[in-house]
Amino acid sequence: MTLADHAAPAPRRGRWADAERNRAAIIEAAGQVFAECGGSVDVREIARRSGVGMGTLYRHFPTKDELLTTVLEQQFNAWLTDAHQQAVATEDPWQALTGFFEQLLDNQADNRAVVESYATTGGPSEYCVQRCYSLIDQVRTRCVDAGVLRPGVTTEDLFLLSGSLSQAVLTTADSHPGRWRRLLRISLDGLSSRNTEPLPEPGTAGS
Amino acid sequence: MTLADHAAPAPRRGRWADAERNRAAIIEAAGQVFAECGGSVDVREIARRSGVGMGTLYRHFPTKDELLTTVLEQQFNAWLTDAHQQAVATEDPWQALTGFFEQLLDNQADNRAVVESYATTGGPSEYCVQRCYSLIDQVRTRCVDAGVLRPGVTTEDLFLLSGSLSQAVLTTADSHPGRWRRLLRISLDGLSSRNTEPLPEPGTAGS
Amino acid sequence: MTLADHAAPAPRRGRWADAERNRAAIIEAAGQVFAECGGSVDVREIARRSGVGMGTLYRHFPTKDELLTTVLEQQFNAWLTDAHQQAVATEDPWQALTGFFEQLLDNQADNRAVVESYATTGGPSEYCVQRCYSLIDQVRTRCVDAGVLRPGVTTEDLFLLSGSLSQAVLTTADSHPGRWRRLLRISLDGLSSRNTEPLPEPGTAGS
Amino acid sequence: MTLADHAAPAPRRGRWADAERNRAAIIEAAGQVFAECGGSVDVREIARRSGVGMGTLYRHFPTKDELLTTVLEQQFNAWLTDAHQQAVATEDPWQALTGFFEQLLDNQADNRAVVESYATTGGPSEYCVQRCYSLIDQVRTRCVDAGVLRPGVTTEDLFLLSGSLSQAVLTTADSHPGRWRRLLRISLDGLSSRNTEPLPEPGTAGS
DNA sequence: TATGAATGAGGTTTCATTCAT
DNA sequence: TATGAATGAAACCTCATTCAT
Repeated sequence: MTLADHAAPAPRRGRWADAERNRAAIIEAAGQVFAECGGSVDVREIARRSGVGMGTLYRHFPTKDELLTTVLEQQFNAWLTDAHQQAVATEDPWQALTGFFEQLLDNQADNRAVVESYATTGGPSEYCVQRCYSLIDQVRTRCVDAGVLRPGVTTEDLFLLSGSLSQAVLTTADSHPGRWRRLLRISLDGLSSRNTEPLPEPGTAGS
Repeated sequence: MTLADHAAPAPRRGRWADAERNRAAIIEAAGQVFAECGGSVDVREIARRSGVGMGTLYRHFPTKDELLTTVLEQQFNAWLTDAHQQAVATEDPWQALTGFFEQLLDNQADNRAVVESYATTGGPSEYCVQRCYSLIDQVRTRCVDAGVLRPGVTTEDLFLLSGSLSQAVLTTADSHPGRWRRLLRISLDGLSSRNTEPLPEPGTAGS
Repeated sequence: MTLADHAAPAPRRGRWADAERNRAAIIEAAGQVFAECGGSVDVREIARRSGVGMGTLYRHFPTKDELLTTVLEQQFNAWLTDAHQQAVATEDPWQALTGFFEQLLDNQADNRAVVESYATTGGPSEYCVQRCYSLIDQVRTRCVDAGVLRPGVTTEDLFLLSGSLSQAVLTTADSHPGRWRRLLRISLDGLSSRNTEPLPEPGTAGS
Repeated sequence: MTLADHAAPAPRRGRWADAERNRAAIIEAAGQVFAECGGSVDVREIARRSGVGMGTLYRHFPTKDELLTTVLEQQFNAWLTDAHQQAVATEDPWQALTGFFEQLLDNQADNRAVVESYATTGGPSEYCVQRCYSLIDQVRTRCVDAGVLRPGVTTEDLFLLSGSLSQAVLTTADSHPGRWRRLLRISLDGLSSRNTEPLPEPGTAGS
């Protein structure tokens, strides 16, 4: 480790550091911009805000779409981690479920691109969706085991609910922030084991 | 359900009949295209599908945005009318509420542009939103009078719920059509008067 | 004359009258519009102002350019007639020359299209140019005969002068109307027989 | 005379040199094209002739109009500089005045857009007009001091004359190049101090 | 014959992506 | 490696002209 110092490793480490810093800056800026303007913004706006040139941006992300995907994945993952930690730290299973949703949705407030992506792909990416399923399933299982969750409620239901409420969060972000909590409460009440009537079969289109 | 309902009140003299037919064709085609591809499609695709030239299209709608707005308004209005009729025709208030949502959401299935517009403008247009509020309020009042609606539930809550569920409808349109009905059922159960605990104050951000 | 009343001559005369009235209305409106907006206005504006449909307009003038030409010719001819009458009515040859120019230019004030046409074609039309030449020549001849015109001044010179001053008239129409009269005076003074030095040969580019 | 004079002050690092070269090329090409075809040419033609893509063109000039303005300003400035140098280099004040006009007009030959711009805006731009006034005033003052200029002639008169003669230059550019010199001679003779009669008051419309 | 809606080529402008420096 | 100018296909929109009624 003390050898091989004279070649180029120091500048190389410097370059690497720069590269990492740039990549982070791009993701940061892109996160903001996509959130504010949706997925159809001009890439230049992202380059401008991240303080890098177009070339640098395209070195890290060969396509606008790839950038969008990455950013969404990153953000979504972070939110997921937050929400999961919140849930793990909560003893009461129902409180854990509530907290999970609240944490997740609170973070998504005013992020247009996320809802867009929900609409088009069912979520940021397959990996993300899987992880989300997995984490939701943990919380759900705790609730099931505690007998507080309405029978028949699936992980898919809860996942879908989170996407659905994201829309509400976004819609009200500007005019009535926080109003979505009422919807969350309503939905959770509908999810409690107090409701015993079976849900419509998934895959059935009829009434 | 047919779109372009109030199109041709009186196919008058000259080529006016064509004009009305074209306008209807444009709205029809634009509805499809916007639904399939979102609001960022090429206007030419719409012109092509409606079988008119660019000039005709722009004669009727001086701007792409105006076209989008009009189409959304038309569609939303039609859906609203459908849903309202459904509600009016149903005797049981709770069934009316359920039917209203089902009808509304059923129509919105696989229309990307609507959700986009929800996210950006809070709905197709001010007029539409007002009408929607008004119709929802009628159904809500019936439920309140019958004592079947959870106390404190506002028209805004129900409107927000419809937008929120639209997202779910759209998300699952391709892979799991109809699954959103489970969410609807859950939400409605949370809205029933069986739930008596107060909802979070609107305008309050805390838990 | 009292016979042949029942056939179709009356409506036919009516159609003819309509046609003539329309043609006149179009020319009238086109005159205004071209004057105000230049030769690149939308033809619809002309149709709108003349109160006829596009079809009628194109029945009378198969081409926008033909309409422009006709209008310009008509106007220019009227101005020319005015100016000529003014000249004829004036006894003193030099006064006639002065008056001719003043009358001609006064009429051209704020008519953009005319100057444009000067720039592109050297005048409204060949016929008009010829007539203009002819009328100018009459005035010129009177001045020559009276010995008040600088020797060597040609009809072409005077024609060119009128076009040149048109530009000045137009330029100053809004901000300094009438200022062009100073230029006219200067030019006319340079045209008086007091100046005896020969003018540069036409067709020679050198100094 | 070369256009695009103050283009490349310091061909700096990177592709900036290209940028400057392109900017110059665009202005050069646009100058030609506007001159030949007037202000209504297709921008693509300019892009083609300057050898750059549309994007490059619009990077430098966000609007066609901005390009037109810039080009006109550049050209007019260059012509003005030429004419001024010509005047400064001439000892005899009257010769200086004569030379100034000749130089200015000679350059404007066959540039349609310039005359168009005269007609619509009273000149290329406010700055240009001011500079033109200033330079003309210098020449005028010399003539006044030498007592060779007709009393009462203002800078505005001379400016207006230059615009007026531009029209003549353009009109005759194709068919009778150089014939405008006769008009210039006539006007200048009318401007000489040999003519002592007062000019019509500016702002007065009467005879 | 008069009408004005329809046409579609062509104009201006934007933006994802590439590439010389 | 970072830069940002260059690219050009494609987007939006206009308008001279045609044509069914």
